[in-house]
Amino acid sequence: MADVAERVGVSAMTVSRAFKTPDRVADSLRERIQAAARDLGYLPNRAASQLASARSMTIAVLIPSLTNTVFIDTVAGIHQVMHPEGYQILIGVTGYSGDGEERLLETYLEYNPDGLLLTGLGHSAATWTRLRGLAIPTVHMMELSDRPDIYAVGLSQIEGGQAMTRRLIERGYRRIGFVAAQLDERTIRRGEGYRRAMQEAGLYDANLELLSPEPSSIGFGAELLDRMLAQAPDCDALFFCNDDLAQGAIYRCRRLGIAVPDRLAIAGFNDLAASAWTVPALTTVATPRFAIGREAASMLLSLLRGKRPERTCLDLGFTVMERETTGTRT
Amino acid sequence: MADVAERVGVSAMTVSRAFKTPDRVADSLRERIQAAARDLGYLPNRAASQLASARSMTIAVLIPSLTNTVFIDTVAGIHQVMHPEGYQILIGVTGYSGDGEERLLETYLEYNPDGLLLTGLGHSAATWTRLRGLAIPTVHMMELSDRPDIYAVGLSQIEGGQAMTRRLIERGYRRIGFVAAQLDERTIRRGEGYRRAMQEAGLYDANLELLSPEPSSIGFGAELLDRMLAQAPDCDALFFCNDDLAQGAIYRCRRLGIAVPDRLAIAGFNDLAASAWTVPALTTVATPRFAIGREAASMLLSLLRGKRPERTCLDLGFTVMERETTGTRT
DNA sequence: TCTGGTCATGTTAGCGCTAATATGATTATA
DNA sequence: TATAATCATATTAGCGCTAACATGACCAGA
Repeated sequence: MADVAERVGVSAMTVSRAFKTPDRVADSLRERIQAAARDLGYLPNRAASQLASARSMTIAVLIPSLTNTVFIDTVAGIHQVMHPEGYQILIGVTGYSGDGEERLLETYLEYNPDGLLLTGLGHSAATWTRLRGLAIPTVHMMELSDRPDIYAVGLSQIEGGQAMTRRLIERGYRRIGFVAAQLDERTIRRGEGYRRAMQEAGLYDANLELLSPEPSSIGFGAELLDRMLAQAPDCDALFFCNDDLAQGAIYRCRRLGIAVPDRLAIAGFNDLAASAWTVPALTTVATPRFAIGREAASMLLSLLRGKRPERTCLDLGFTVMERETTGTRT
Repeated sequence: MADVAERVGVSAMTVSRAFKTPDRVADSLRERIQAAARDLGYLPNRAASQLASARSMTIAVLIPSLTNTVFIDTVAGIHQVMHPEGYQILIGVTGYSGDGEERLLETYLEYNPDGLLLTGLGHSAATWTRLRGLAIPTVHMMELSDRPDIYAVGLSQIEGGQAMTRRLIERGYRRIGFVAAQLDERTIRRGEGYRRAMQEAGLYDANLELLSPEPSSIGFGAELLDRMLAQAPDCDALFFCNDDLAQGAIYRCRRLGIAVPDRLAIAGFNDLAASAWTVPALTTVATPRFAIGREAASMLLSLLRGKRPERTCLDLGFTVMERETTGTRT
């Protein structure tokens, strides 16, 4: 920077201003500075800028997994909003673990992020304590909170699970199973919604639930279908906690010659890209992941600018997509 | 840091050493320093560390898209190697554009990354020039290079396309179409491989190629299938440039009542997670994306440590996975 | 003509850390 | 016991930038 300043014959401060607050430098001078910077191949040093200004122009995003498209879609939404504003995203991967999140948060705080985007609300006690002591704006994604001191953008996972289950009940299904893997916070809540809907209809039966802590995948969905059919051979519909599992189940039914939805209806959660295209097309709960990322980023941006957002909690809802893997039970 | 030093009664330098080079501080003292740091909630400031040491412990990774799982898998591999070594990854999204990459590279250089991981070799002239002038170790991912001054980890996209096409020819297919979207560097090369194989068998016909610049998706694969059938109704096999398109084609065939592979064989590229599970299961070229990320990161790590890797170019190959969407033409 | 305001630019100091070097204490060797 | 080598810790200076304030030029209005 000093070189550029010398070349143009101004002080370093003026060069700094020419980059950060161009309107506070005379037009002609600014152009000369920019030309000199280009000639010399000068690029500002972010670390120095950060150190001097106490702003990092960086936000830390903590997600459970890099390979689950649900979170990548969210990150893409965040990126879309933050990148044009000059903010850099640091992605931390917690591996669905509270301890992992705790350690990562510590690591990422060393980068002095200006803001924090966290997944879910099920943080460890230590994480919550640390967050409370932090002066960094934080927005929680994917779920809803009624606490006025917490910023959240998401949807009610419980109501999502409940809505899908109710819809299946309306369609005449009675022995509706719930099949879940991974068992993170959101999965548990979808199960809770399922349970409420079944109980309010007087249909609840613990034997219709199959929960596994193993990671979700299409292949594992196929396996869980087998297990569920063994556990509750009389089930007439299966609600999978996510679309990966449900897609695996569809393929497995096809192999086994199980008619979907006539013999067995299948429903998923998330509405992944492939779900509208499988044969039969998957009935699922569409979640606005990309919008969650966008809106969470926008909310964080407001906070970074010192504005209070209108709402502390933004509910982006969900949509039950009835496709071909469910029908009407007569 | 000064607070911690004062509390323990040592100099700031000793606190710094206790964190960065723990073995150069006496055991008991180190423990007291760590205890004091914990008490005071001290976390090192990376920006200051970076400024003072001229090392950012950061590497910039430029990928074309965040939503294409191919690149995310690669990033996951990079992350797996780099995270335990204390390196932070900065992800830049070029949007499949050379200009985008050029601008991003400039932006990311402001962070003074210790290393660079770029996708492909088809960078703009300006990017190549800039890279040459840079003292930052750089590894190119996904493709191969025979230039001794370039580090690359990947596979031969041309040979991948050629191998699959040859296999189809061996299986008796004669009117093999090539269907591509997105038309990035890798797609073009796969097409080149297809063309070589068709030409060497004397089967090449320009009318069997369908290239579209639009982004790939399952839905677009379905549409391209329709277009291809209109363009070359006599085709007996279709080689899609990636699995998204191929999966869309499988579903579309199912809807149209086209027997796969009897009336029409289908092949893809990449071997995405779902491809082994579709019905019929997709014949495709499996690419070691995760390993590419891991190995590229390892190679970069060697370079960062001042070691010359044994090879400048690491070929991780590919595997033709013959599944159910192709058979034998009699 | 003077006063006060506005604007463009300059000066000073310091952000939090670490490289390089200095210092002093301890240990090994002759 | 003297000397050198080794180790643990301290001191100094500076990484590249920007906040805060200072300066001086210019202009409007009385």
